Amino acid sequence: MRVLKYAILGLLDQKELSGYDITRLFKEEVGNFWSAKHSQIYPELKRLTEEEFIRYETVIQGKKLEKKMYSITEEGRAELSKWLTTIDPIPETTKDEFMLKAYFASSMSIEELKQQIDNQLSSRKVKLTFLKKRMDDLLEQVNHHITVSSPQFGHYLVLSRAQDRETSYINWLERTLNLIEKEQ
Amino acid sequence: MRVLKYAILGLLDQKELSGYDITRLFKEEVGNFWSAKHSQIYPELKRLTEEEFIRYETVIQGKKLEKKMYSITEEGRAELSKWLTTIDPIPETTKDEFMLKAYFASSMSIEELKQQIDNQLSSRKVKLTFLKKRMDDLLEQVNHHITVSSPQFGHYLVLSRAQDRETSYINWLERTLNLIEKEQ
DNA sequence: AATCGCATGTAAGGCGTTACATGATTCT
DNA sequence: AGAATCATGTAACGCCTTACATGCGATT
Repeated sequence: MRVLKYAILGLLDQKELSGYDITRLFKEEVGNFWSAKHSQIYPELKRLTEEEFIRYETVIQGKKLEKKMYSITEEGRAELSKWLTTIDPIPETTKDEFMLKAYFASSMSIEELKQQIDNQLSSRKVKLTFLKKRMDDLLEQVNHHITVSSPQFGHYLVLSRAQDRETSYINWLERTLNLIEKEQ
Repeated sequence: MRVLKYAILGLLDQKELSGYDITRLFKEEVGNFWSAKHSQIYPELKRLTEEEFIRYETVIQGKKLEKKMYSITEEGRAELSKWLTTIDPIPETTKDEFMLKAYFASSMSIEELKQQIDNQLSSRKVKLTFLKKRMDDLLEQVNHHITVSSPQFGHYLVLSRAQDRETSYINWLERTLNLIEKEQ
């Protein structure tokens, strides 16, 4: 259903961006929930331009380095709005390779299982620390007062959800580790 | 990295299954974290057979309906074990189309945003109720005493994680809805 | 002058979904 | 008799990643 199309339209509805800018954004906050590589982004930008949902202006950076600054058109805004108001069912599967391994616990030794959980736990703790730092920065930017109408509200939503997601995962991992260790 | 290959090997390490059985399993517990359609499963079974990680026996169901019962080979078990002990970094992106929409909150009216959150909330509550019922059934099966060595341990892990995942999502949705409603 | 970041593209191949296609068996 | 479920496959198409490919600009 071409989610990347809407991701790009949404980003361009906030401000003008180059393909390179979009690539960078997918490595930041929004990248917790959606991302794409530059090799997918450039063809999609070309296609959206042909479809007239976006257009670009060529800008010279320095002496001759050209970059294309894309902006959304009225048709693009209408298309974005259609997607934003669509109600979709929640997905039945959210793929998680680690949980697939966990499902096969009976094919592992207890030591192997503990190793997997330990590693997952420490990786996710690192990630949570990083997310908290990001959130601190954001809250400082808005003087600790975020509102729906703040331009940073979208950032706040993804950061708070990402934090919750990691916190919930970490709690489950710790509970599971206790369950395994108590039994031996 | 051919995760479906390992999903199939893991399932066949528990018991013999037909392609149809595997398709059904992906609609149950494990389907919360991994799944595939039959159109992907049958070619993968064929490929794994050629690679000699699995083999099959043709069984006649009724009078002439043939089904292929697959089982894992020693090489298959070794291959599965290699994957199960591999430590992977946590993925930077876990795609979630709803959260992508949330990131674009500033392109929506407050009413549209509330509609989206309301709907997500009720869908996820339905799902959580369903997961709790599944967990009750499982706990009854094992007389309310689950251990690492129980054959159902993998089922327990995915069900408890899926419940946590939904609970965390629901809490975030409710907090976010409050945040929006308080401000008006 | 070398390295890193900015900037844009294409090609090949694998993964995944939807649709097409067929037939047997069981249940109501 | 009809519907739902069991059972297996292929084809077309879109999505996504890895690798190939090139060149400018800024910093050290």
